[in-house]
Amino acid sequence: MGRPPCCDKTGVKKGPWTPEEDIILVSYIQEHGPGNWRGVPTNTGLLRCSKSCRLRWTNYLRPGIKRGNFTDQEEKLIIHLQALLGNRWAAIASYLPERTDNDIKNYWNTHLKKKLKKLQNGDTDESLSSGNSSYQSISKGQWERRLQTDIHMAKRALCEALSLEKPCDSFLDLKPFNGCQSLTSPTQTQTPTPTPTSSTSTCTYASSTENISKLLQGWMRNSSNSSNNDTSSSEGSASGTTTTVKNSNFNNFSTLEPLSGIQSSPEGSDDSGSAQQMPLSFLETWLLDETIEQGDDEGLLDLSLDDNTAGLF
DNA sequence: AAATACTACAACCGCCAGTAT
DNA sequence: TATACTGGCGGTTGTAGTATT
Repeated sequence: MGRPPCCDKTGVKKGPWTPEEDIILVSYIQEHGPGNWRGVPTNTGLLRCSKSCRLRWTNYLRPGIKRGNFTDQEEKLIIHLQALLGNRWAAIASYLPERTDNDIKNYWNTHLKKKLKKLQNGDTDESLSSGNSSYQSISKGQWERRLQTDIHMAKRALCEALSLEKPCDSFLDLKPFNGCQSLTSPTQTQTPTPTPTSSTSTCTYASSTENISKLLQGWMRNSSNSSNNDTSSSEGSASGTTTTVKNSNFNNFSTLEPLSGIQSSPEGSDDSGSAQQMPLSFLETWLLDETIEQGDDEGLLDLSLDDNTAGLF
């Protein structure tokens, strides 16, 4: 009773996705919500492996993804986070909800790595290089920081799990830069209020072809109009009261809310999250404050994370 | 204009952790 | 408790597009 492969290798199509396949996949997810990827190929007739379907959705078709044109702010954030977390792209991507881990990874490998190398060889632009060069080698301090980060993330996950109605998302919920809410992981923040704003105009709906882009944008609009219906259908299938998180997130695709910039918003200090908002602000400040970058990175990093983990609980 | 080199990024592969049975 | 299975992650590759010679 060996483990069967996730997909039948012989009957599986590989390579770039066609617009038609995208349409089929999106249509299916529109109806059933993301998740249960195993059933996607069989239910849709797509000759793709379930993994491929999931990847296509999360990295490409999922609404709220911003593609290309990384801003300086994003760039610096990635550099700092990479120095802090290492090549844990999913964790880094959680700080940039509009970006996929794959996107960040590619950007790092194609742009930032070279940029930093260049800077290190020539005249060093401290604002960029200091964030990385200090951490190329795994030091004891870095391991400690990574461990602290792991502990913190575990705590956060536990916190979310224990308080579904009031997810403690404040720490990691660094707001996207351009007011485009997106989904990151099923465990992340949900926006309960349906606000079908001009999401299709403010969010770049990822697609390789204009056709599929237009089609999907049309779906976004339709979806937002009929979000209640869709909600009832998809949540209904999730048996009413106990809505699956994935479906909830899916329903939020049409409720993309404009968010504030990355600078922490004052309203984040509401009573429920004030205790946790403080370290967030601290981290944000550190991540984005170029003056700090000029200083002693090691010490500051330790300080920031110590404050983070200490202040969170 | 053609050939070659380079770049960017979508997609695949293999491994691992978590969950269900 | 052990095993099977799924989904997620990070590393790597393939290829289309672009720049250079």
